[in-house]
Amino acid sequence: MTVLRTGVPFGAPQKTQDDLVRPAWLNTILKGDCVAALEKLPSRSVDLVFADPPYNLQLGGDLHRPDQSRVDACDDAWDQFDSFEAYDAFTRAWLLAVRRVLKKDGSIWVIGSYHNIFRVGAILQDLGFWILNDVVWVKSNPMPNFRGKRLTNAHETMIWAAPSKDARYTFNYDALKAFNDDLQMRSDWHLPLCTGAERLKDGGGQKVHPTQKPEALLYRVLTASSKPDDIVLDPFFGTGTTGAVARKLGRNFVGVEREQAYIDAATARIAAVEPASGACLDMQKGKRAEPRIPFGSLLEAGLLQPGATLTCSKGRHKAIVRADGSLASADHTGSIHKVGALVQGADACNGWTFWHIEEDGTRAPIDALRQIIRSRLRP
Amino acid sequence: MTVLRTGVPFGAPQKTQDDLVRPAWLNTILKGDCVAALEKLPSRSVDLVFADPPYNLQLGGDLHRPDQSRVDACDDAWDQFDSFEAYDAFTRAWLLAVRRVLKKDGSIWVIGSYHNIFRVGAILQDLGFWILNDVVWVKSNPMPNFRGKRLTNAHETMIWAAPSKDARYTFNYDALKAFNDDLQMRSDWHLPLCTGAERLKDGGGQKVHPTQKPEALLYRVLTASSKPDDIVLDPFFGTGTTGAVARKLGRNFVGVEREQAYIDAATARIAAVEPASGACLDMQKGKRAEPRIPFGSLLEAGLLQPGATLTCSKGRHKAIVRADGSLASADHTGSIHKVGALVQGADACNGWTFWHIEEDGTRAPIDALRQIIRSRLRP
DNA sequence: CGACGAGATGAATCGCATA
DNA sequence: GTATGCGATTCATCTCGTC
Repeated sequence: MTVLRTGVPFGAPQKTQDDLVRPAWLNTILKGDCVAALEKLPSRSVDLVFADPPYNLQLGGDLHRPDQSRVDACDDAWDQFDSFEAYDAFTRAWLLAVRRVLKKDGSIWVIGSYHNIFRVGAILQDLGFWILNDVVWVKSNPMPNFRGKRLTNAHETMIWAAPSKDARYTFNYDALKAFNDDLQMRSDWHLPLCTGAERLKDGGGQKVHPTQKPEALLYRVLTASSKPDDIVLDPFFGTGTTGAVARKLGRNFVGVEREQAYIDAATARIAAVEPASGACLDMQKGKRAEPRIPFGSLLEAGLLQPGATLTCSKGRHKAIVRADGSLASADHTGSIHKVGALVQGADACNGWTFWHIEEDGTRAPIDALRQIIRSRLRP
Repeated sequence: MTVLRTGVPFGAPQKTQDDLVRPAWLNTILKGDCVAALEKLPSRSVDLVFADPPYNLQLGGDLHRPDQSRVDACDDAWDQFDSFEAYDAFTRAWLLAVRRVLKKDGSIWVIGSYHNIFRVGAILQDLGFWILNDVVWVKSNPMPNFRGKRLTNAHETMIWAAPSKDARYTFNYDALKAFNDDLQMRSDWHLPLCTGAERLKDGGGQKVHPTQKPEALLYRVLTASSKPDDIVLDPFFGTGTTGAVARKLGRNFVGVEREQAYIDAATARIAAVEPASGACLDMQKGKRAEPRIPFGSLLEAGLLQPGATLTCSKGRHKAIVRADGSLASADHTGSIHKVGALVQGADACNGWTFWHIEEDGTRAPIDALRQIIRSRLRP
């Protein structure tokens, strides 16, 4: 079943003492049907799933029922309904297999077109997955509609979902914002198709796989929702775009694929990837990652004196710092956050940015004093 | 039931001898639940359907912006359902009612978000509708994600479907191509939200309807898939965007709406529409702006490698490119703009022109790499 | 009258660590 | 498990008031 059985053929991203307990399937491609192959993995063992399932509903090519019987291609509406049912059963089966091996705080991406994505999305919801976003890959160079009977089909849809509503999924908000020139990353991603040198060709110059996804797409998916050293599962591995990008970005992968020709192409492709390593894999962190500083530390450090007056940025609201690290305004006492909220009549308040101290005639937020403490904590 | 009972209150687009047999419901708003109201219409009597059903948002508590103002969410009773099963039953019922009144060569558009659109799409397929395209409305000015927990939800999805696989639906290929500067119209439509003067407000300046759609969206829908004098049904009429655009474009409409306040607003709105005449059906075009390129795209595209060194034009300042699209200098991390500003001690910086990469012994600004991406993203 | 800045707002499934 | 309290978080666009 395991194609690359021994050792860690593509190399673990960060070699540590964990290597001794790294499972044999890590950074390998499992050959076979994905439901059967995934039984080899322990439950809750992967951090992220990217799935590009078959969706040739109308073409009847690869579509099998769960019992492996072929679904006949069909033209009339009744048979079409029958084939939708088979597709739904197939989808339910692989999603259940995937959910078993997905960690409870992991997440899953599924890509599809209007042929299949509505069924996939509804089944995800029926199985209790919690949709986080749908993301549209807007193609800059789609195939035109030759017959002029419809709009040019210029996008595909990805669904990003957590295994449950209360999952604490990975989302690298600050990294994506830096990636996107300091603007929040949106749900529309404009990327070209996979063409040119990136597109795998066989000896005769024919493309190896009909729907090879661009590495840029996976680059963004993995940057958004995984961390270095995470394990990324792709149950429809194809020619291994997920594995190649995972290796490049210092993530581990595990793939499942039925066709030996794709496995061979993917294996060679991934072996050729130059992995990034070291500090350039560090991700941009936001304030949430900074250590917590109690407000009282400013008093302990002598950066504020008991009895000092704090004001809001406009000087409208005032409060006195008390020796125990609480604030007292005319009408309220409590933490910097609580008093800040109360004097404004608001539900909540970030006292660090609300309260200011006057120095040299200018007002500075007390957050600046917190930064001084934090810089002293750094080595 | 019929709000505007007598005559043809908003005027038939093209007066002909057919007037004598025009049904009473033409260009009126039927009050009531859409399944019940549609029983008043004969089967196979409308050419096009545009439906904006409840999305079944499942909102938690209140959401506040960073400035503590409360988001005015869509929490109306008509958007609440007990379960996915209840929503599915509702969807199946109105789609069946709509299909009865839709001509066999007509077509239907349904708009939704990830909360409901997958269920709608799957049910459309289950009922034998034939999906022609899914179209994404990419919003130029969506509401941001205030908590930084997901991607900005910047689009909605429309499904365009025929009542059967062999329907000979209307598609005005040439009109759309001309509209789109002689390029085939694509499945991604970039349009702003309905705001400003177009947004209907009540006496107190409050929005009349929480989810009023922009007329530009309906312009494209009706132009793409209907002909002058066609009858356009909107079973969730709201404040009548479909009716207003239908009248403007010389189409007939029929709406169904439960709430009297919406009916009143729509009636006044449509009466004020100046119907277009003859060939001057000039339509609003989407602005074709130069696409904004995230810095991270250079990494995705392989034009920069993680770990690469950037310098300023004189080589004085240096920074390392990290895999997530952020920069790291000796003392700072962040976006190209932020780190550029910090290393100079400046307030702001255009990272695209500040940072350079050395190739073949000469320094070139990374803006040159952006130009390469731009050229790939142009059609 | 125009420039400028403050304020408002849009279909939103929008915490987390510590006790 | 649950309760408590810190404190993080926004983009494009339009309106309106002031200078």
